[in-house]
Amino acid sequence: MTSEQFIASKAVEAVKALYNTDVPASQMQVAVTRKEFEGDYTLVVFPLLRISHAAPAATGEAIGAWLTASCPEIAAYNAVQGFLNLSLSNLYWQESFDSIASDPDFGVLPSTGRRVMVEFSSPNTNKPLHLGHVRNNLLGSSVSDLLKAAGNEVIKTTLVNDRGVHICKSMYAWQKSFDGATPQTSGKKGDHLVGDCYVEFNNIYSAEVKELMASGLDEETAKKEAPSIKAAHDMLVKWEENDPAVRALWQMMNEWVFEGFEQTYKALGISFDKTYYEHETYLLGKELVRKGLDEGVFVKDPDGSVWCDLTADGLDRKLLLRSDGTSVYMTQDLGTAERRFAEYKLDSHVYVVGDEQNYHFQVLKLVLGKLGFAWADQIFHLSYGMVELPEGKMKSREGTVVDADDLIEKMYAEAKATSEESGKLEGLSEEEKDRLYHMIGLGALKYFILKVDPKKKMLFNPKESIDFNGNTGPFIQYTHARICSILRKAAEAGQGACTAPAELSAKEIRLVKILASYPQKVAEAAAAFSPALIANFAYELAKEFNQYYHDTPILKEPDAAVLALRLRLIGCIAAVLRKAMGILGIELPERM
RNA sequence: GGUUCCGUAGCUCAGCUGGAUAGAGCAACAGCCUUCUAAGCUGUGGGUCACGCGUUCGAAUCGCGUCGGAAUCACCA
Repeated sequence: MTSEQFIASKAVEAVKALYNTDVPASQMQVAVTRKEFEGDYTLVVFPLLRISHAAPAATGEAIGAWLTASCPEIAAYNAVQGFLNLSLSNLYWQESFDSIASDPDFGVLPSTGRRVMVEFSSPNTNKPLHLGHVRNNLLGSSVSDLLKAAGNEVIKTTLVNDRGVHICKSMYAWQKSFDGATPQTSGKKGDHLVGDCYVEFNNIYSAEVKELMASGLDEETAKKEAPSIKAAHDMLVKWEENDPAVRALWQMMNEWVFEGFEQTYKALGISFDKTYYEHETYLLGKELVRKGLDEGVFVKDPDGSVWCDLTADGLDRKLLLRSDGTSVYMTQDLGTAERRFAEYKLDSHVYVVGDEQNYHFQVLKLVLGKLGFAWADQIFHLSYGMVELPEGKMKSREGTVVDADDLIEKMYAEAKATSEESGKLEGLSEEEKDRLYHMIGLGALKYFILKVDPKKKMLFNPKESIDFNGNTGPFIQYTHARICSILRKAAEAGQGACTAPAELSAKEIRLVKILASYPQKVAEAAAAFSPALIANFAYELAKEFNQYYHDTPILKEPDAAVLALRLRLIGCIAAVLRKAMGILGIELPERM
């Protein structure tokens, strides 16, 4: 039970005793008291006036008096207008702190018994990952950990788009102008090499289109008749016919990309429990469409195409099978959803996909519902906003794409420079330093991206590097390193063994209050699929600690019992910071 | 045009299941390192919460409308 819930339950008792009326605890409004008022929590009494039939202040006064008289945990009260400010007893906070400190699983919520699949990343194999993918990956990975902390069993998955015209384009360009280059011979990461092929294809293609237009063709025809695009389409047909040469080339180039992606994932600390490949799943869903036709929820047009009419739901008609019987994106998604729910006995499925596909997922849910799947409303589209540059969207054609590998490298270099400047790392081996720079650089990047509400679009300015001061990952990492430093020194000096009781100060109670709110924060963040709430929590805790640190000496405290209490408290803060930041995929160093 | 989302300090963002005088960081300015790590702490300035109307004891938060921005509405994925 949280402190808010505790107060609410006591308020219910007070109202029952004073006014002989039952009010559900859920209707009690309890909030953390604003810092300019005395008290820990505030009960808003306005909603109770119709029960008390008295003025706001008088009602607050009456409830406050009852609570302090009847509950030993509630030590004092003051009523300001309709706000009843309550102070919990020192003993209450002491016990609260003890239970946090003694629970190694603090912040891990009891099991919900639910199994959730989270799909994220899902890249195309024709270009390297960029900043937009980084947001997707970090969100997906973090939400997975968040749902785990909230008591769910989580299966992380990704669907690699390894087939289609786009890959054929890269294949064609490679054959034509890359002279047999491989990642080994070119010294390029595989995904970058294939990305170069894709760019090269577009160069070839647009040159051809230009030429054809110069010879008198209109643009539309030129775009269709360009030899390179015809060759790419040809390759796709051959791929579908299982042509050995095309398949071999396709496999080789995909392998290059996978190896490249693997490196980037590793650098980001991303992993999956199950990887799907589109070449294995793109035919799924046709059976479902047939079933829908039989049941009359879909319709077939005279030309043979199959549609789902969603006009009654305020949407359009949606194509499910082309007139030639081939499937579209939606068909595949219907099929993979059905298969996953069946194979893994899922209770729900989260898709981490950009908000440009809101419509797609709206349709997916509706269609699955029409097909009669009870789990259709257990599908959640975690829709996140695009990452934009000051000039607007990233455009590969204009070369404004922020490459993931470059960015990671840059953050590492930045962390290294800052660390070397501060010169606090004496005694660490080169290997340890290297690990630390990576930890800090990545911490800055991950926090920068995860602290903003997923559904909002976010701005990234490549000219201003990601900050290491203020509300940042390194700030929290630094706070942790500070605490560790104190704990190290205490251990060396043999301090902190005293087990005599000691009282928490007002500032320490503030810290305990924040610590105690953590499980509730995890629950809220999981319900909202928002790691940003966890980031805000960690920042608030770190900031509060730093203030405490500045005006409260710990190792110099003469009273051994108080000193021991303080060490326990800061150890607890460090542990909770590790848990919270762990959900964001950010490691905290012991030194920096 | 339909649908959905967004608009809070110069900039980047919190706060949004209605509660007290709207908060942080960055940037600017002024302080604090012989004392547990200054990637820190303290202070100053900075706001018509896009605008209007409504709902009510109370609105940045809810509803309607207007303005501005984004996404989407393919026999693409």
